Amino acid sequence: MASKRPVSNLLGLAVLCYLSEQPLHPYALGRMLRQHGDARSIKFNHGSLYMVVQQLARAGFVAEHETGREGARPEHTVYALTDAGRLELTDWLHELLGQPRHEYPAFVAALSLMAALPPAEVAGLLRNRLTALAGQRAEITGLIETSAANGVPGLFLIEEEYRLAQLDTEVAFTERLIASITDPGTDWALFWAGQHGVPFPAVAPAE
Amino acid sequence: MASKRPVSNLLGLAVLCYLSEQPLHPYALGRMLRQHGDARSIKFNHGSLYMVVQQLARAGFVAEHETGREGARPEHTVYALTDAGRLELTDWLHELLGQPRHEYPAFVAALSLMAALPPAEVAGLLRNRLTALAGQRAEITGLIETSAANGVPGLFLIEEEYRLAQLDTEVAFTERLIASITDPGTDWALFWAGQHGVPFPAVAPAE
DNA sequence: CACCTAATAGTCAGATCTGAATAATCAGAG
DNA sequence: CTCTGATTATTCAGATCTGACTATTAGGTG
Repeated sequence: MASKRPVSNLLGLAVLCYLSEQPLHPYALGRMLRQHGDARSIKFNHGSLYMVVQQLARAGFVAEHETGREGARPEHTVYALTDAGRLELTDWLHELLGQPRHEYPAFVAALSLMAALPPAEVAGLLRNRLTALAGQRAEITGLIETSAANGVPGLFLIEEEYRLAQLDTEVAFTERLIASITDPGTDWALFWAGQHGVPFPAVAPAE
Repeated sequence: MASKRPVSNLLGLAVLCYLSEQPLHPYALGRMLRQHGDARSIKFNHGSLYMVVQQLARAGFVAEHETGREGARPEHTVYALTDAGRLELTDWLHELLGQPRHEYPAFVAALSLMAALPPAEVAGLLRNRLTALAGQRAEITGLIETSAANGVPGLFLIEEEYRLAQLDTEVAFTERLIASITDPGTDWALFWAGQHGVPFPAVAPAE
C-alpha cells in the first residue's frame, strides 16, 4: 500500500499540504518548512525538495503554474496543486494517521545487537545516552514553551508533544535497562557475561 | 558524524555483527537475520544485502574469505570480518547506544500536517489507529511470550520490550489526542474548526 | 515419476537521494 | 563604495536502494 504511492518521500506530503494553500516555487516551500518548524518532523534537504516536486509533477499531483521572477532574483517556477494532488493529500494523510506502519529506529537496531559488546560497556554508553536525552528533552520543552508564549496554538505543537512522550518513555526504559544490566540478580546478566566472546549463541528461535 | 561512516545502512551493522562470529556468505547472513528475528529491527531486503556487503568490502571492513560451493548448490562467496571491521562494529554500536539521533517517524510527519484535515475526520482516523495499535501490541506480547517459553533469554528480546513501551506511549498519546479533539472545551479545537478552509494561518514562528 | 512449491544464491536496471556546486543579489561593516 | 557573508534559487554527478528477474535444487504429493 505505502509503496504503491507514486511519491513515497514524506517531503512530498508537506509539499502537497503547503500547495493546498497557495501556489509556490520550490525554494519558497523550503522556507515555509523551516519557518513552520516542520523540518523537525520531516527530513528536509534542499536537493530532495526539487527532486520531490519533480516527482509530484510527473505523477500529476502538481502542475507548473507560472514561471517568472520577483524583483531581480533568479527565475523560478511556481507550482500549483491539481485535483489529483488534493485527493492524494487527503488519502495519504488518511493512511498515515489511520494505520501505524512498522518502522526501524536506529536505537532498536542497536538494542538487538548490543550483546556484541560486554555488558559493563553497554551500561556506560546508556548512561551517556541518558544525559543526551535530557538535553533533547530540554530542547523540546523549551521550544514548546517559547512557542506557546508567542501565541502559537497548541494544534501546531502536537508533534512535539508526541516526541516528548516517546522521549520520556525512552528515558524510563533506558534507566530500567541499565538497572537490569548492573544488577547481578537478573538471570540474563550472568547469561550475557558467560556468553561473551561468543556473542551469538545457537539458541533455537521461536519458530 | 553519522554520515561520515563509509557504510551508513544499519544492515551493514548486522552483517559486521554476524561476521564477528564466523565467516558467512550473503545469503546465509540473510537467513540468520530472519531466524534471529533481527529483520524486525533492521530493514531487510534481499537486494540491499549484497549491496551492503559489497560496500563493506570496498570500505575494507570485510574481505573475501573463500569462494566455493556446498553440495550441488550455486557457487557463493564467503566473507570474513577484518580488523578494521571489528573496530567499526564496536565504534558504530558505541555511537548508536551512546547518542540518540534525531529521527523522522511517519506518524510525526502526519501529526504536524493533520491540520489539513477537518478535526472530526482526524478523530475517526485516530480511532482506527488505536485498534491497529492493539493488534500490533498483541503481536509483540505474543512473540515475547512464545520466545520466553522456548527458552530464548530475555537479553535477545529487549528490542521488543522497547517497542512495546513506545507502543503503549503511543496508545496513551493517541487517546489523549482524540479526547482533546472531541472535547469542545479545549482552546484549539475551536481554533481548528474556525481555521478550516485555510489550513495554515500566517502565525509568526517562534524565532 | 511427473509435478509443484519453497528454498538457495545472486544479478541488475531503473528509481531515488544526498551533498556539493553554481550563480546572482542583498545587507551591513569598514 | 567595496568587501564579506548570508540569502535566493536551482542543478547535477555520484552513491544508494528497491524490486523484479534468473536459475538451480530440495522436498513433498498424488
